Amino acid sequence: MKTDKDIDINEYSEIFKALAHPTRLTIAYNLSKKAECNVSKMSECLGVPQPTVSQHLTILKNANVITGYRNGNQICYKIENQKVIKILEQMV
Amino acid sequence: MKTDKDIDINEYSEIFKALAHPTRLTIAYNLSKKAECNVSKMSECLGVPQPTVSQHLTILKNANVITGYRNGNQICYKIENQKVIKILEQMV
DNA sequence: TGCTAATATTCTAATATACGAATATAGATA
DNA sequence: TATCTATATTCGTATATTAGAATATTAGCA
Repeated sequence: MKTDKDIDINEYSEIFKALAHPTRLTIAYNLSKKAECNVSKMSECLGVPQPTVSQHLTILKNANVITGYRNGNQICYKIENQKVIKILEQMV
Repeated sequence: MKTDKDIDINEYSEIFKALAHPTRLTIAYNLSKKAECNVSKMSECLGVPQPTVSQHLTILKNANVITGYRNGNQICYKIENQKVIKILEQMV
């Protein structure tokens, strides 16, 4: 679905869907404010089991909200998508 | 759930959930760009049945994304929530 | 009052999401 | 290679979402 200004509504609705869960929004918000972060640190900080965090990360990845890269034996996640960064910057 | 800066994560995740459906995002985006709009005009413009539009409007209302007021025998919806307006302004 | 147009609600079935528990995999390093 | 740590996947169940169809409600007006 497209609007007048040729905005990709489906792309944005996918982003919003990914951000619509409190745990995922917290992960994304923190990644936008702080440095990148690995999975076990997130699990510890959030008090959420590692498999659950991993499931949420998969959803965020599939919506192109976050990207991950391996660093030694862990995987660091960060936000590169400028659309997502702009959205999260509005949060006050 | 709260973050460092005392942002209300639950409030925002509710907003994002409301915006996570293509039809609802289109409605909200159009209301943010154009003037307010009544239900049957939305139904016509979107090509979506009136009851379905009304259901989506209820979800947007409950998430405090839109507000409605009666004007004669129709109901006009608009966006007043500044947080929502700021989010939608980021869409390019 | 009775009719009409606009909007909202209810119901149902199909589909999607969430989460905990258990298990699997991948890569680093001894 | 064997093992350890970090991360991902699968499974089952409970719950939520979606959309269409039918119906109900509301307010304006003849």
